[in-house]
Amino acid sequence: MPAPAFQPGFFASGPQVLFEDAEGGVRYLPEVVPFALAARWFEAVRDHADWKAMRRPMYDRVVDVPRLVAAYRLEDPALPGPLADIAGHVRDALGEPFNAVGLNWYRDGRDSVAPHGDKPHMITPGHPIAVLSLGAERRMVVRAKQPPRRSVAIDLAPGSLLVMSHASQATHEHGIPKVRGPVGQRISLAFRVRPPR
DNA sequence: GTCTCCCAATTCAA
DNA sequence: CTTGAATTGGGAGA
Repeated sequence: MPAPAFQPGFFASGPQVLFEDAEGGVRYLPEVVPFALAARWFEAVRDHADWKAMRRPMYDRVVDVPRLVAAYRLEDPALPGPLADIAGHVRDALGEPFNAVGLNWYRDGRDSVAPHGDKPHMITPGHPIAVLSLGAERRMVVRAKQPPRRSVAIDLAPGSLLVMSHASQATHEHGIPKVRGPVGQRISLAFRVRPPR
């Protein structure tokens, strides 16, 4: 007999641990936000954030940074669109005192972010980073910086949270590789506890 | 001001 | 075919 389709956690898997460390490692939490709400948030954030297109020199040419970005301190009284509401949800979901958010808009499969770890000045020891995904699913790759450089891929569904420990930012890199073929638009919101300036 | 680190796209090798 | 290394240069942070 095949497993019954309604068995909880069989098809729609629950929280997933990509790897473990002393601070909780990297965890994927699907369906933290209901699908319909995530869809509304996607449109509102897309339409109201003040997106910036960056350019960067590369050899003898200047190239576009392959995504649009925006960033806010959560104490900003003029947070655009639903950002304050979203921040409240994420804070409540994890019980972390997030005070900053960085947004990335991946417009199609050519948009990406190179593997990287968050810089020490962006985060606070003991506090994780939480990446909320909205819009289309995109694959993230998390890779250890030290040999054997194990890498894990995770498809980030809308409404999910990827929670990465502070320690993991020193030991691992994460990135969104380019993909060929049609891909929908995705917006990520990376919540952090940043040190005061 | 000075130093260090990072990240873009393309090319090339395995 | 796929994956990874190497490459240059400007900007951000310490």
